[in-house]
Amino acid sequence: MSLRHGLLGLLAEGPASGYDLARRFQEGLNSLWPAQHPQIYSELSRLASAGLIEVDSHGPRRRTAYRITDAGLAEVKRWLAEDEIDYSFRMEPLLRSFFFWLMEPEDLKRRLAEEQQQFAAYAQTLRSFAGAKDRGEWGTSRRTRAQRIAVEAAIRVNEALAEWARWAEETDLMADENFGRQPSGPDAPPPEPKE
Amino acid sequence: MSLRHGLLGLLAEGPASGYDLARRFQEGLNSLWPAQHPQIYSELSRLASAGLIEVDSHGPRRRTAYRITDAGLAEVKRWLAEDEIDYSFRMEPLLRSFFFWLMEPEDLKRRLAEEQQQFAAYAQTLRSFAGAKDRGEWGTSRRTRAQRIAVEAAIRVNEALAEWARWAEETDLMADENFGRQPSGPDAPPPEPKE
DNA sequence: CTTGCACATGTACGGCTCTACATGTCAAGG
DNA sequence: CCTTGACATGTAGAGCCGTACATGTGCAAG
Repeated sequence: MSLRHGLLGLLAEGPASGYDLARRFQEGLNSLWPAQHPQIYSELSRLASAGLIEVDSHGPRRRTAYRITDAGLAEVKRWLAEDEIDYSFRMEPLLRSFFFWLMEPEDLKRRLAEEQQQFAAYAQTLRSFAGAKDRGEWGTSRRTRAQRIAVEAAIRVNEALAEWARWAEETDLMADENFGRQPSGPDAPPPEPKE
Repeated sequence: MSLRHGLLGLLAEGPASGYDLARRFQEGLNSLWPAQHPQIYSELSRLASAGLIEVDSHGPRRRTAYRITDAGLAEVKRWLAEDEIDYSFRMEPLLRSFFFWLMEPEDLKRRLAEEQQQFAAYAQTLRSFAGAKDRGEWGTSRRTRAQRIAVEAAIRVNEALAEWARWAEETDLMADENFGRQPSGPDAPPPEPKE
């Protein structure tokens, strides 16, 4: 449901082709909502059938630009005002971390160092991107400033996770003198698993 | 691909039924990787056909517990050691924020306050959950400690976003004296959209 | 004893998303 | 002139995910 509204939101800025939109998703928006081009093209067709967008112009190389309709603009605003928000998220590295106890301490340490580096590097990339906005290189419209705020969210999430990976690596929670030998003592059973 | 390994990881702790696993995903793991029961049951069938898990026992009410096989354990460890990690994530509230410029300032302010509250509340919930682990109520095995680290990641992400929402609300980036009137001045065109 | 609730497992279907494949166009450089 | 590469758009198919629907069981309270 979100890609649909993401496309509408981008088209609210002005007409664009599927190729343009795919590029925008690839660049700044990729950190907020990854999307590949096949999905974008098919979604555009659906939006056009629904009357939320319409063909704006044709260009060279079969280029087809779309324009948002009044209905489309109303729809994206409705979406933004909606009360029901899905706060859930999925991140594979976090799921993995739930099972870190299955890894050898050395491998784990290496892995955490690597993840820390990855998160920090990505945050850095986004931050320099945001820096360009802060220097006003893209203007200071309300739109630009809103997008700067969105990028800030992605930056902060990545920074938080870089910090987390460092913390996880440095805390001695994982250094288990008994690793590989029998359990060090009586351990409470897992909370759920009965049977 | 990840649910598969998540289930294997949980079964590495010991035998469990689909119902048990659905419960665990619902509870602590829900913040890391949401999953509904239909998906879990069908994935279990697939894992069993693949020989990564096998039926451990039958109980009342058609209860069927599974046990991880050696092949399954090897597979989950392979997954954990894998180099290719997908660092992407999707979060609807963040995508929305990219389009905040389409909202009325007042609605936006209200929205940000609400989001700040939601993120903070969820972080709080997870933190009290983690507190139980910290007090050793569930033992201090390597497994428990690893899971504590995983929960910490979710906590930090939510705290970071609560902070972000507060920052976004307080910064006057959104307070636009010109909202509703014509643009305040020449604005650079969007970076991408040619045409 | 019966009623309700938590337990326990599934099917069906539709929508979302990704990878791989396929096709053709225009511009620039050699 | 020919080749390369960026432009531009799609189809096919498979897998993942969520909602809704469906079914039956054991236990405990009244």
